Amino acid sequence: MSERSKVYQQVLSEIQRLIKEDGYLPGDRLPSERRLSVQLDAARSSVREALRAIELLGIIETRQGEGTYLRDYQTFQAVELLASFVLQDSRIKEELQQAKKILENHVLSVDSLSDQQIRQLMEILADSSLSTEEKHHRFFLVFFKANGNQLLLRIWRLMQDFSENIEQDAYSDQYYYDMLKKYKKTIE
Amino acid sequence: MSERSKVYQQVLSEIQRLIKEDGYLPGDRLPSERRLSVQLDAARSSVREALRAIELLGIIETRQGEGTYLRDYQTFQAVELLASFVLQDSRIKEELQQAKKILENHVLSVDSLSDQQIRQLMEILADSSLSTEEKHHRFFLVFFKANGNQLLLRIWRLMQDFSENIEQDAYSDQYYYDMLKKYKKTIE
DNA sequence: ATAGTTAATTGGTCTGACCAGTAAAGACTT
DNA sequence: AAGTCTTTACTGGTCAGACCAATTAACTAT
Repeated sequence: MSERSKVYQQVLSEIQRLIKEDGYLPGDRLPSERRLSVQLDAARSSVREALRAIELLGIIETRQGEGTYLRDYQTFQAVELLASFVLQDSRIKEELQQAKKILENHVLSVDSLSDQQIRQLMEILADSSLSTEEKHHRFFLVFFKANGNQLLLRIWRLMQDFSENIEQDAYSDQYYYDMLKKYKKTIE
Repeated sequence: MSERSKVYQQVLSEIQRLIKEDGYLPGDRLPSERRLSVQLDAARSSVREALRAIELLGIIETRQGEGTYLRDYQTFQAVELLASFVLQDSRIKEELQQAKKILENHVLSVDSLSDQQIRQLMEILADSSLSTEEKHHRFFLVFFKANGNQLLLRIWRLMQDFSENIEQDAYSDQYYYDMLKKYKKTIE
């Protein structure tokens, strides 16, 4: 009846509490595994199970010989991890393509681009050494950076990675130029 | 120099590969820890570190005495934990909200809804027993289902789970009704 | 055939050991 | 006194084995 949680889960909560209450910040070093083991009255193996779990989530980072450090979460490692599971079994590749296009269409609707960005775009389109995939990627990368949402960019990149393993998805050259028309006046 | 990855990470890949290639489906039982240990030539503790990590992710489920089961990952247990760390950053919070809205806005633009779907939506909005979060969730769930893209739904759900750990999310009642106006003619 | 008992299997946890890097302390040289 | 080298201590990484707890499978007696 008692929903006794596992030790590693308790350790997880403890670590979470510890980080909050003791005010650990990204970059700080956490107590060593052995110390935590004593401190939390759990075997080192249990402590490790908890640590490995949140390491996988990208919350901490461990360096052998040095210690365990609280990480800067901006890297969105967890997103990548979740994606590896979520995107993987997306049997219907069209769904992935569609989802990707939603994001692309969104960033295309930025209000304005800087002169430099437009120049970048023109260069990309003119570069004949690039494959269509590369072209597509670089083209939209400019827009995603203009948009500024790091999370969005991360998700899009992952979608890009996963869809590359399938087939191409580029549009015709004309498509990209059409996209640019809208901003063209800015440079002429 | 060699970026030797840790054993538990190798085990992680192996398990992932195993799941893919051997065609495990949600509900299936994975090989036991001891068996995996032999099969992957790693200590049981290392296998456990990997299993515990993906258990936290909600990929698998373990029942003592029974075994380890692949589960249908609707419920990412890690979300709450992750959110408590990652969402301390206000920029990430905003990015998440924005990304979620992009998806929501997209599914709102379906061509038409069935009578039944419209009825569902009306009922949801009228149900005063629902919290604003619940209302928001159910409301859009109808649209996502109407859209049909499973991947999109899954991504949105994840984002939704995350943002439930924040406050502010719901719109005013009027917002939802306005959304419905567009389809109103269908039912009258 | 059924119920009850036993054995085998599975996850949960702990202990202790050893390796492999890193950092700190100490000893030595200049 | 400053710098260099060596040793020590500490930290994570990994392994082997043991025992407990819960479930399932096998077996046995009714």
